[in-house]
Amino acid sequence: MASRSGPTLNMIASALDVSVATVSNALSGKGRLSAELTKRIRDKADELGYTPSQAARALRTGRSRVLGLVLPDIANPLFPQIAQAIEYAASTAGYGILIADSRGSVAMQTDAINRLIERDVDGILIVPRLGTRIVDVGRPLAVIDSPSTPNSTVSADHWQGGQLVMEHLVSLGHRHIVLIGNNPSSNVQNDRIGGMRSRLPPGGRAQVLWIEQHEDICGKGAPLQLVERVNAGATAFAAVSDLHALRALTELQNAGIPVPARVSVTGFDDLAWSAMITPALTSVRMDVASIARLAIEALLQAIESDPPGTTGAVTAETSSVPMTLVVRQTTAPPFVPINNQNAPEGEPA
Amino acid sequence: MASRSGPTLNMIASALDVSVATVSNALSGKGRLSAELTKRIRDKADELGYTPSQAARALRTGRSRVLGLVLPDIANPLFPQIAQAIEYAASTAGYGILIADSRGSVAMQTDAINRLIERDVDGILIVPRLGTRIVDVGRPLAVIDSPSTPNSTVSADHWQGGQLVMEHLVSLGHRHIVLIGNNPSSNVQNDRIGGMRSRLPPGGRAQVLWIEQHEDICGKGAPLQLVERVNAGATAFAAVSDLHALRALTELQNAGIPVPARVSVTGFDDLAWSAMITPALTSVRMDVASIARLAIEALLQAIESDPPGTTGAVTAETSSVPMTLVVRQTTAPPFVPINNQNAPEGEPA
DNA sequence: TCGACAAGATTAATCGTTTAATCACGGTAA
DNA sequence: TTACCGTGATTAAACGATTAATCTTGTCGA
Repeated sequence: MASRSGPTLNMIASALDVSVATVSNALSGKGRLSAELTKRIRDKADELGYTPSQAARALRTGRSRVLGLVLPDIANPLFPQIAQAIEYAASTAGYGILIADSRGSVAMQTDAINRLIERDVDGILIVPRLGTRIVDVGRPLAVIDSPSTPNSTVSADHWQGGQLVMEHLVSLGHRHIVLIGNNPSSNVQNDRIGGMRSRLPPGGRAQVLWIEQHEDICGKGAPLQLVERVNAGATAFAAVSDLHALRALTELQNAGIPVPARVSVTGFDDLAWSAMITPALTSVRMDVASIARLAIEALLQAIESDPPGTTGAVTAETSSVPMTLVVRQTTAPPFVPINNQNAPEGEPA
Repeated sequence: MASRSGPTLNMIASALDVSVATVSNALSGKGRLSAELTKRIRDKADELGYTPSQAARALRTGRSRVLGLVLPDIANPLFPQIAQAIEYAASTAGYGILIADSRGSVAMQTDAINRLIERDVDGILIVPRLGTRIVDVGRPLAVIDSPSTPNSTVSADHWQGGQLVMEHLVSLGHRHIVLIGNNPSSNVQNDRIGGMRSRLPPGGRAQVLWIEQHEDICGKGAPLQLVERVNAGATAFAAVSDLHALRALTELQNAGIPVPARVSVTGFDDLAWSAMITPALTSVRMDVASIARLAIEALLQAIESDPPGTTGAVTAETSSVPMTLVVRQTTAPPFVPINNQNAPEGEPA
């Protein structure tokens, strides 16, 4: 029933004895109005603390000024950063962010999108789940994943980030490096690993350890057997995420292998705790704020360009944002034993 | 201009040659309708893929069926879990969740709330920032913090969680424990520490290490000097968050102190990576799903009980949800040297 | 046979904004 | 004097759903 949030255009109009249309025009700056009356109306609106009814506006204009944000799954520790950056960029542009969680399942991702559509969002931002093909949602859509994802709108330049890591390790003198990934079907992870590989100098060795494969064999949460890698000559572990870097770091520390004195470790994403651990983790940070801004800009452009039937993924001009290396304490030159030849490959008798 | 999201009541009505009111009644189950016609209308609606316009409904009924979620700041690693649980509980009840980030500042928390109100949310869920006094927002409000926060609606029973930790450590044989907190003005942290202390047996020792105070003196990110605590006889470190537990764990490991062989470490919140590190972290988990459900229930009750002017914080019957201890690998009986008296207090010459 | 009543459907008002179309009016040119 | 024009404001029609009030029929009892 009664649920007036506050003053309406009508109230302002009758208080000033003008018509609602006039008030509407005065506040929106459209139509032809005398400066004097415009000012009187604006003052009155401020005085009464007028805020337009989004519902009425949405009904009339057909735009809700709300965007939907679909996140892959909550396990993603980047969620907070992304959500925050997007909310900020959106609210600056006068848009709200409605969240929808896909609970990690691809089927639910579709449900999540439908829920958003039923709520009349003007557009959707999505960080897709591994290997998902995005369906046409009948609304402008911005995809944040990796540059090699088809239809990606904007993302960090994961490949270049990988190069940064490898260049850093190589310049320290590392030549035998283990790359730690989780799932080879992730575009992001593949880009990062590809970037790292691309900067491996001739004669360098880089093997990939895919955690999910390892766990399929050895069981969930099983040790990664990094010590054996160290014994085989690896001097650095470069993970595609701080999460995995942390797993590696603690496993090494627990085995009594000093980091970075004996081996180096690097991560990706510069998560909240990365600087807090001992030793502080060397990582690669993505410019979430820029990414969010670009994604929102591209989306809003698609939305605000007249034909409201616009559908499908949109594209930003700058579609990939450089990452930056954050060097901290887990990286150092490789350990060199007194005897230069430290069991590099074959077992010394 | 033109922006029909899809079929409207009107279209269904004219397709079936009945009035819109009839269609509305048929779909909502109100009014007096023949079963036959109701079915025909429902079928037609399904056939056309009708979804009601939220904007129109909101305008007419005065309820947007959207709730606002205000989170303290993004650094909170619990954000994902909370957001997910809340979104799930809300969407089950037919509500959407609009997020607002306060970027860690108290002033912005107010801004965030205002943005939500301007978007006509029906109610607000808030996880308040340290020591914030919640202003009256003119809308039903559910506060999720700690039971000792005034006006709290529902939360985990942090005190009881603390008791769980201490009981566990004590049963293992620990008597000299360092409690690690961040900021003494946090209700949550105080509850957890209070709970731990309350289960300390006679003769036991528990000192609190407040990280923020420590950093004010020694600088941000400075080592916590835990080794000295160990030398002074401490056999366990109980942190109020997995974040701090991780910090302690890596610092100890880095110093060559084996966990749990030499000292035990516990955390709180059971964050995503807690089970993945080596050794896996013993922690206390809160039942986020129940908390979210209770908070939403309380909020919806306030919203749906007729007087839409209802304002201020609401209260759930069950206002505190028990936590559960997750014992993993960082806790074990205290280290006992051959000589039973291991430099407990005084220095042996 | 008439009135009352219930069931089943319709009418019309309303929510608050936007916006195209219209109107009133004073000034200017013919 | 009259036609015309521009300025500044108003009118009124949407947008789509909800809902109280009303209308139409058919049935049943008196």
